[in-house]
Amino acid sequence: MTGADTKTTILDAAEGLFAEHGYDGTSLRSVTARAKVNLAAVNYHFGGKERLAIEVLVRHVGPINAERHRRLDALPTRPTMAAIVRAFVEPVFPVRAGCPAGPAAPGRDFCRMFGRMMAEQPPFLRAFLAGQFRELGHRFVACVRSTRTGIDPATAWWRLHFMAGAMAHTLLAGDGIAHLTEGLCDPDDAETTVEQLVAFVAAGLAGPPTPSRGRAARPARTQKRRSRR
Amino acid sequence: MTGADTKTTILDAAEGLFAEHGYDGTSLRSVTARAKVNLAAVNYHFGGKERLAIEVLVRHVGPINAERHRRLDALPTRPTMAAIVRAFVEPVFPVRAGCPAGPAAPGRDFCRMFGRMMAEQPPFLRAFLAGQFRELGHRFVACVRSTRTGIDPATAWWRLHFMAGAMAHTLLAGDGIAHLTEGLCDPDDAETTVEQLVAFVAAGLAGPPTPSRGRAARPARTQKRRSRR
DNA sequence: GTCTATAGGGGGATAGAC
DNA sequence: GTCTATCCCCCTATAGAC
Repeated sequence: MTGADTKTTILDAAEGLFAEHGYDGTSLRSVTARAKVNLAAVNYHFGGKERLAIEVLVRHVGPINAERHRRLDALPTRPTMAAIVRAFVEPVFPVRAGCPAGPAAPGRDFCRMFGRMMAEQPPFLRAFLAGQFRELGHRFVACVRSTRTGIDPATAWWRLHFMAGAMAHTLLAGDGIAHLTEGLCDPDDAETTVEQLVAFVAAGLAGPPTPSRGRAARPARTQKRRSRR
Repeated sequence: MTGADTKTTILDAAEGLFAEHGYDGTSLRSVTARAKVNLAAVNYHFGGKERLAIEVLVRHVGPINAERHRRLDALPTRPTMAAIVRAFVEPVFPVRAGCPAGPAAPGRDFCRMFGRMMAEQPPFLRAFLAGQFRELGHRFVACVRSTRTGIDPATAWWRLHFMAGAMAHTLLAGDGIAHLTEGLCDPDDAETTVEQLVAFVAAGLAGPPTPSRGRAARPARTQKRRSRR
């Protein structure tokens, strides 16, 4: 099975390069060079650059989301916000103890690549991402609403969105904070990073329902102009 | 001054294309085509693709950060978290009332472009971004710490980082939430978006200091391995 | 299955006429 | 200041020998 091994080699090489340079910034030539295989091998094994990117993602996203579902299943009927957030966050980071039994720990490369892909959202990935996260999103919203009566669905969705943003940014722009703080914050310390992220997001989720939620439902204020659209 | 007008035309065209396709995904040919100017004009006026991208950014980032500083100056000595967050968030979104006097309201294109650039962080931009945000970051951390005694600097920096992530993701992946929620959440409604973001971030910032902050300062636990590096 | 060679299309940058 | 024409690069994808 030399062929199967070639596939894995290519996937590993692509993962690192996509992480570093993004989708558009990565050439198949650089991938095959790093993998030490021939240029034509990518098209033979995957059928093109887009399919290669998708396969790099599914290799990790599948197990990660499976683990998330497993943790959501294991939640008590009235979970804490922190527990819910952990179910989403911990399977993604290369965490130390606590989830060692899970499927092959995603490497740092995948984390950065995933962050970039979330940001770039190449058109051919949108369908894939939507498919992977629609069900998970609904479960998340249901869990959040089960902990606190005052949160309407729209607010819960917004907060899921913000959580995803904080997470994606942490996965990909970690170097930035290390540089800005001159080492005070170390994104390579996965444990502390996760604790910080969980504390922040859990507090944000548990905040009071957004005042001006919905449309023309501001408490008391003279009619301002209803902007746009 | 026909020359100055050409420059602006190019900047506008580039802004839209960078927003839509990112830096790597945008060709100078597409820029000059949209701007209806000659291909050579970009190199004549800006000196290359990188310089063009930087100028597109500075055009908006400068005024936005100036406005942020102005709002931070106007903060009371013990401000609320929400007020601090507003000082950072509102100048970025195309907001309706409340900051109409500010410099030319940044359009949606710039918002998306900025989100992408924050995510991609092309190497030539890192120095620029660091320069633009170092001072602002320190002021932000100082403000946050002034509201609450228990927050150490590292935690404050982490939370600033998460805020930036939530904001960047909101700026660029707005379509995603509209699609996922089938219209329940509308990223084109800038007012509601800002209110949701401010409420979430303010609550996250005001959360209890992160338990496992710092390094080997976990309450009680056997020495675990000190990961990597 | 694996490789070489090449097709066929853009890409950024520049020289030099106007 | 503006344009045309061009240099020379790198890209993805594929055909066809081994």
